[in-house]
Amino acid sequence: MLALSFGGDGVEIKRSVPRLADVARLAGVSPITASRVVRGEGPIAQATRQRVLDAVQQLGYVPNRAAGALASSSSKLIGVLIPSLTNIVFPDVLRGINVALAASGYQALVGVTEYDPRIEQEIVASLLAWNPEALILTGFDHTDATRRMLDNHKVRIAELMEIDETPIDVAVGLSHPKAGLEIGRHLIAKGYRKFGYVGHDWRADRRSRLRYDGLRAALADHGLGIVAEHYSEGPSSIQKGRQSLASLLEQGRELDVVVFSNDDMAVGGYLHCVAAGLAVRDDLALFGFNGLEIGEALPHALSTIYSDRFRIGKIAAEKLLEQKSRPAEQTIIDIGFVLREGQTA
Amino acid sequence: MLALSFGGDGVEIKRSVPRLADVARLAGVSPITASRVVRGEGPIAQATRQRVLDAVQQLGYVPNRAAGALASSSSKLIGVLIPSLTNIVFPDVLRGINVALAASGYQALVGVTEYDPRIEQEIVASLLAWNPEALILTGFDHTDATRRMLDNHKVRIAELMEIDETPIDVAVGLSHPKAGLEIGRHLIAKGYRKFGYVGHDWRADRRSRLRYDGLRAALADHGLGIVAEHYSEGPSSIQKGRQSLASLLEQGRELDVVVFSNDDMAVGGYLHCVAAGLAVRDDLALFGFNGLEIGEALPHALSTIYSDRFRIGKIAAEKLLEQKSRPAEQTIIDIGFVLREGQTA
DNA sequence: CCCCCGAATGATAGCGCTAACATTTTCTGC
DNA sequence: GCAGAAAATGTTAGCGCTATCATTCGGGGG
Repeated sequence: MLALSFGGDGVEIKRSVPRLADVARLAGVSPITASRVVRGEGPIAQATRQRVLDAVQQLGYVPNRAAGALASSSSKLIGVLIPSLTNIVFPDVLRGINVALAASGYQALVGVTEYDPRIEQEIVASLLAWNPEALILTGFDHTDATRRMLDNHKVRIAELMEIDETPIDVAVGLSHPKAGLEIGRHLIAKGYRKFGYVGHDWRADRRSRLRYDGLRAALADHGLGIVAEHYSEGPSSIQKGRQSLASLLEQGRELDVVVFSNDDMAVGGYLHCVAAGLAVRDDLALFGFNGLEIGEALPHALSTIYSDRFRIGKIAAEKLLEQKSRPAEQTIIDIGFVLREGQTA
Repeated sequence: MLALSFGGDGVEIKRSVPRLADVARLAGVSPITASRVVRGEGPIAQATRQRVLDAVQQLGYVPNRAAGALASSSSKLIGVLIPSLTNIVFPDVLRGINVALAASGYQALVGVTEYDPRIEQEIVASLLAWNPEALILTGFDHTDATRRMLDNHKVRIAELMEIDETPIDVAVGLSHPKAGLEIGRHLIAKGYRKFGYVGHDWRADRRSRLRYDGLRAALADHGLGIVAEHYSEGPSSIQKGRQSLASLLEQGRELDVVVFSNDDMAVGGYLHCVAAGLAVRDDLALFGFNGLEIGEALPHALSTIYSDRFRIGKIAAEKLLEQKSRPAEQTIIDIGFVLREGQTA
């Protein structure tokens, strides 16, 4: 507990936390000068700067950002909304955002929407209350109320992962329909004809739906279709992939390749094949999406599409920091994807 | 853009964002009454409440939390510092924290320390500047300056994952030395005698070091030791586990079991065995730590120790919210662990 | 020696909200 | 119908900082 004395009346008032005024008094300058030193602003004489910094050190002064934010109406906060922490993809995005922000002294205020636009709406409201300089959302699926709030506040907005609609401000991601199309074309070129599909909850993951549509479009171009499908409830997981492939195969349709909604599911499928004694690729080919590390490490590297989630986050954050006010023009940044032919398809 | 008129001079001033005063004026009440309605505080007549809420709705009012935080010196923010987003364990913890916080309207301010106490120190400083009501740290390894700051501010502190030192306020986690000991005892009881160890960067992950020490203690009790070890640089990963086991076996020492620093590494080791044609358990037994989903899904379920990261986060957040001021007594919450005997050891 | 200019510093007035203490209104019970 | 309590609302005064607009100061040119 620090003891600072105030006034000349000899009474000593104990305060636990020193304020800027205390720093200024100790350094023998006005509060505003101390403020400038702390913020590294304006022309300050070297000697003054040093005295203030010494005072800061001596008192262990930590600025009150709430007061700063109120006075300057700018917060150095960025609101981030991600659908889920269960899916490894989003921590990756978060990591990218974090790297970009940390470099410039910004702080991320994180909320998790559970893929629910109404939860997103609530979180947007509570994040806007902190006057963030930007908001990073996932996807294009927002409630009308959310759109209205974002319109009122004119903070910069990034919408991540997808690029197939017109963003509010900036979109960073990749084209999921195109990715699905690419999967279909690749597999057709490799000679596969009897397609199965294993997916997880679509209400949750709109983007896997877009890939599915792309895949179907590619098949339709060659007069093909998906012969058998199986969906599991809730978020994707290795276990669900394993069980789902088992269920799919029980349907008894003849298949030469199964496309999975993502790598988690596909890895599960792979493990089912191993357990069931199926020769991967020869008996049954498998294809995923995401390019997770686990897929690469499997005895047969998983064929999949790699997307650079880290870069999506990083580029989005960098783009937002470039300019404080929302520009008139929307920007779409396509970070692309890479089809990684492994040994499973 | 909203247009609100002020004063009676007929001049219309355009403001983009309505304030509490605007809400109050529209509802015909004083600002403080509007404030109380918005915060759901104090006794308010039903009719008044409704009028204020209507005004909020009509104006699209979003409270300014910076102002609120300043006036009330309480922020409904919780600072969270985690070492890494690369290791799946920490998003799990974050998820637990988030679930507990979301339920009570708190917001998490997240920082990533990269396992570096000096980065932790910087982040603590910048988080404290927001006047959080609590801080959630990982582990006990803090700089002196960090400890001083935490001391000055008297916010509530949780230190997660470990419980083998005296915490500043609350510790939630499990005993890593004990976990290591348990692994050793289990494997000895199963008849294993020739122990290998595969680890990753210790400077980064202090806790895997503690488990290692526990393991050695268990072995020493039976006059045994670790015959061969291999360490990889940087964070743990499946690929590194795979390569490390290969390197370890190249040393040529006879081994009947290899303990891995965690499940990522152990899964890599498993995949190496599959690729190298080694019979898991009969030729070489494997043991991990964490209890990740992927371990369970392998053709041979990985023998490992399961720790409930989600619960660590959730319980820590709940505990901190229980009481606002730091109690005199420290609390240690042992969430324990479960040894899961799979098919690899 | 004075004027002017840029560098350095300061005084004043809020930012938008809420704590703390009134004050007014509405119920009770008798 | 009235004291007394409780419910409902309002007044005042900041929270700690920074934007804005002065003011002071030193020194080089005329």
